[in-house]
Amino acid sequence: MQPDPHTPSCNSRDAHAYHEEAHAETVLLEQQLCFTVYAVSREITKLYQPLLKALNLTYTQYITMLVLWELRETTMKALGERLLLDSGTLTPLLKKLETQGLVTRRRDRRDERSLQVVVTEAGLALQEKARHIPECLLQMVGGTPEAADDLRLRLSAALDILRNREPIINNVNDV
Amino acid sequence: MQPDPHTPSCNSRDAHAYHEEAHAETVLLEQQLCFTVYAVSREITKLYQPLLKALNLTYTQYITMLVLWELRETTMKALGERLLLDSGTLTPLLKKLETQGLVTRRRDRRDERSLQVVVTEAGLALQEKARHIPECLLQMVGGTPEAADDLRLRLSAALDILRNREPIINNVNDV
DNA sequence: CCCAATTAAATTGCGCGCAATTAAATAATC
DNA sequence: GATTATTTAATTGCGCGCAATTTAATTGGG
Repeated sequence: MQPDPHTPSCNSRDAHAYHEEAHAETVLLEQQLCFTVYAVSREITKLYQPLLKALNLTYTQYITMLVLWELRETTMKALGERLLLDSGTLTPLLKKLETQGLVTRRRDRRDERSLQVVVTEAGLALQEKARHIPECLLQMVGGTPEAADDLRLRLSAALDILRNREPIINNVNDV
Repeated sequence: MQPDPHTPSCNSRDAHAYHEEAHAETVLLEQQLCFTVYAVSREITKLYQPLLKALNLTYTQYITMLVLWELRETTMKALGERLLLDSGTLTPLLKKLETQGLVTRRRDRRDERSLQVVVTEAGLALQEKARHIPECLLQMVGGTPEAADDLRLRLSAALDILRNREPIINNVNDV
């Protein structure tokens, strides 16, 4: 009993329960968790912008530097796993950071596939200027570290669920 | 002791309190609320993708259609206020939806500056196919509507703070 | 009525994100 | 040791997001 393969089913026995009342009902944007997360993420990035502009960094470049300030030296693969970004995003980004003199890029001699990324002296110097950004952000929104941490822990749990989703539901199509 | 004028200060009397312990300390990516929100947002979008692919919509096109399914007819300005997006994003997006036959675009005769956006029959028909997406998402992550709502309300409060940044401080926790 | 100010969309340019593909190096298998 | 499979980056292409600018229409004040 395979449904139209072009229309993925969510394969839920409970989906039935929703069907009746869902008919002709409107899904409100503001009641969607996804939209709220999406909107919050963009608003936070806008909040960062004036602070990061002083460092001549974008937000993505900034979080990349956060990892580099911590590790001093790493690989693109490790960076990607940490930032949840792939080479399609990181390759041009790291090249940009290299032209700005903040990092160096070179192949690992042990394994020529691997790209080593090392923060430069100028890159380390930038850490000093970035030091107060987290507390500045907190202050800009008027929140407490505790409230931010509480929200972050909840989102962090959600992120784990999103990322470690069981392969059982892996294929959306196979009912 | 005036700091570098090129480095915006967060202008806080309390910032002092952080200064001592922040010295030479590493800011961990995973402890940053901003990064968690950013990562969750992207993971959710990836979760949507297989479902939206069946409708031939991107996530941004989908939330635009959500508003249009609700209002049937609106303006770009109103859409932008609802979605928190500007014409730079919406103009090409709506043109795309128009070429797909889901909406029509025309100037308001009362005010030629305004662009009216109306959902077509084909656009309305698509709502049927999209009806189960929210419940599918919930099921994919194995969460309850209550847990999702709880998280959404907290983020929603955060979003209000981010957008209306008033000196009036609302605590994220007393929603 | 005229002119400046405001408003709404469109345009331009840049930097992501990410799917999909390619290329090269290494590992695994026989 | 040759062949195949896997791993790692780089590349390509597309669709956002958004700052900044431009264009056109409307409004408001004199």
